[in-house]
Amino acid sequence: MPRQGLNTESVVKTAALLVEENGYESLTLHKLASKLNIKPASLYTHIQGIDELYVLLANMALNQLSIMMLDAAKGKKRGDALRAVAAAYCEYVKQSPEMYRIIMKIPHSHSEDLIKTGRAVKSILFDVLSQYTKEDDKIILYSRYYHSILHGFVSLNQTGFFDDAFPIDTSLSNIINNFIEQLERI
Amino acid sequence: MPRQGLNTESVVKTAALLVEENGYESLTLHKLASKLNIKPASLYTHIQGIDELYVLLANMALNQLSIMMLDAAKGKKRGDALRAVAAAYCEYVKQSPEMYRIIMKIPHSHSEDLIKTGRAVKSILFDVLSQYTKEDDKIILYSRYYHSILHGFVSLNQTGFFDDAFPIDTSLSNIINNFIEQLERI
DNA sequence: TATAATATCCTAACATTATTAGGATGTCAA
DNA sequence: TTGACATCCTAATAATGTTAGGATATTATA
Repeated sequence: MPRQGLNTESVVKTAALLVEENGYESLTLHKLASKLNIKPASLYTHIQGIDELYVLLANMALNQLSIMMLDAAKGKKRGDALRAVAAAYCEYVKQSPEMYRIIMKIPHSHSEDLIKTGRAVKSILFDVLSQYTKEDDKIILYSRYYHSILHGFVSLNQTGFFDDAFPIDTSLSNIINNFIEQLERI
Repeated sequence: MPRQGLNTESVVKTAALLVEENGYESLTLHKLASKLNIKPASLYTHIQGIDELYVLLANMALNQLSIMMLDAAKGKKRGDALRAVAAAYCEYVKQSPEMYRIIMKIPHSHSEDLIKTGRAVKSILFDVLSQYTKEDDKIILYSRYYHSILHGFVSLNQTGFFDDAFPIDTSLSNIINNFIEQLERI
């Protein structure tokens, strides 16, 4: 049995590939082990079990999303930042739809890491929206507003609530622009 | 073996109870059969399998939600209707959080019924928002906007994105009122 | 009413899954 | 080189969804 350089991170990365290939519902430890050329029982050297694996996947996904959001926001001001973050958010969901579903599947109460990564996302939104006001209450409020729009839209779209007859991308652009107009009136 | 008056509907209703009791991830055909005093294999008389069961649960949940939304909107105008629908939406999620998660878990492409019930929900939103404009494009746009806010907010809250330090209910009220103000400017 | 057809439920078996226990074999440091 | 540890294994188990085939209750029909 030749040793390979497996560790928790590489296991989770491979799991992420499988998740995007076939949907997260069809991820099994057997398939994951096969892809890694080991036996299912050997996975327990690197992860505690499938529940922890999902937590780790959720955290990886949320982290990737936050990086893309941060990148998009960097150096941009107000509306431009909001449009760029929205575009990055959509891009992530388009590129990793199943990982995005896992983000929403795992309650943050299950993991300290998840809470921390969630805070990173909120911090990005906070920084962008703090360009509109100095009042923390309002910044939080508009962060929640904006975050709700983004998640709500992509999630409803993913589940199939939106009819393709009306263009999806245009709708979100219009919504974000509307939201921005509203902020300009603060 | 005494026959009981089981049918697909009663089986799904019982499944819904179990789903709310212990979370939808822990629903099994064994537990469902136990609650119904039959053996797991006998469930297949009433449902095709666990996948179909989830589709039926999603449809039941979405239907219940749509009824509450319709009830809330009935006889109300514009902002009042939007606030009432939002309250009803939240009430449903508070009362049946696990069923709400199932709504978002099952893609509508899996079932013609789901597409139909989804249309019922959209139709309610369409009717409410048609009080603000006669242009279908705009009605659709603002329906998506409003729907995204509602789903996004309750869903992010469910997953644990929102810090309890800032009051949750107040946030949504403020967001809805902001949205309404915006509509008044059309 | 008797009987045929059907529906409901059963037992038994199976494949798949996650998981644990305990053992073998690499890897690395003293 | 040897001992400690990490990695991976085999084997077994419990839980799950599912199917096949049979028994029994219900309903329709003659």
